Amino acid sequence: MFLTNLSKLKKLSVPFKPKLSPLSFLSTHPENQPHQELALNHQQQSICITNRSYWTKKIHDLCTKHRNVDEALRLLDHLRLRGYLPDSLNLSSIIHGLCDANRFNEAHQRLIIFLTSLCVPDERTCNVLVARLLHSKDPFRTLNVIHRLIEFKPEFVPSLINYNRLIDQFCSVSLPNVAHRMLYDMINRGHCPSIVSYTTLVNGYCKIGEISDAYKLFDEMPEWGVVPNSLSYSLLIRGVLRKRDIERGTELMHVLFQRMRYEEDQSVNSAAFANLVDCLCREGLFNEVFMIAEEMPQGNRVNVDFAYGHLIDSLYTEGMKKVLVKDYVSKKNGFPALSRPM
DNA sequence: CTAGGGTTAG
Repeated sequence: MFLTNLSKLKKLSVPFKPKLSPLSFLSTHPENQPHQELALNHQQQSICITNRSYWTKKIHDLCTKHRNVDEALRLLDHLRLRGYLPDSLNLSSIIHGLCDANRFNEAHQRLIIFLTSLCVPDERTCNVLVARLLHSKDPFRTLNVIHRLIEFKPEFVPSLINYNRLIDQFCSVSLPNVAHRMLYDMINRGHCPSIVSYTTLVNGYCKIGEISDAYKLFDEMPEWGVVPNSLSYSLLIRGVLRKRDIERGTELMHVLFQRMRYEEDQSVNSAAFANLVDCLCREGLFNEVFMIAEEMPQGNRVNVDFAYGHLIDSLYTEGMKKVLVKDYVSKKNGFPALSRPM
């Protein structure tokens, strides 16, 4: 024990030695300076704080090239004490740096701090920053930032895609009601919801079993000139089948295959087809799957290789699950495990 | 050549 601890100590003490050496303080070569001392660099002390482009680049380089946001923040604090007012470029560098380092809580917090010191970026930058904050998958926090942005910049309108991503994130934490409010928010701020907005919400309600709310959305879509696409139907079917409403599910399958016929976006058809096959397999409705495999009701609206590939894939995956469950149940009941051929 | 910068449903 002692020996190992001692040897650990010895090993640990080695890298610290050079730093403790008084000689290191004599070094004036910038490359020999540890990062922590950059803010106090003598050469930089003499650079005027009005040289904004110099400091902006410095802060940006610290956040990107050196991946050292903390040093950038320290430098910014230092400059602020000398009367420098951070601008939206500095703000942008810092927020991007924090997001790159996966420090999303700080990124949200820091953006609000910048706002309260009246550093408010332009519309485009606001949307770029919101887009980055959305990677945190913390919709409440990001929504709070959006509210603060609007507070300081009343004309700010989050982009349609940012709204849609926010809707998706509220749905994925099982809060489609909150997501639905986002839809009305975006309408109030002048957006026309897109098919992505509505399909996301349909899926959100289906995931928590609120099928009737999902249905209501199909009535609401035309008010905004939105036409449900094959993926919208496919996701609704998933919700309906999960409720074991086979009759309504098969009914909707016909609607889906009709809709596929005039779907312009082939990738939407592929996604809709894949989702349908997946949930049919998961629900054990193999007859329907075999019907699809034989009759191919999607015709040439889905790439044939993709369709067969996905059918085989889903059947195989579900089949393996069944085998595993069977194996588990038989073991549990005391049956000997399957003997393997030598 | 005035800095930099994100993109959704499955």
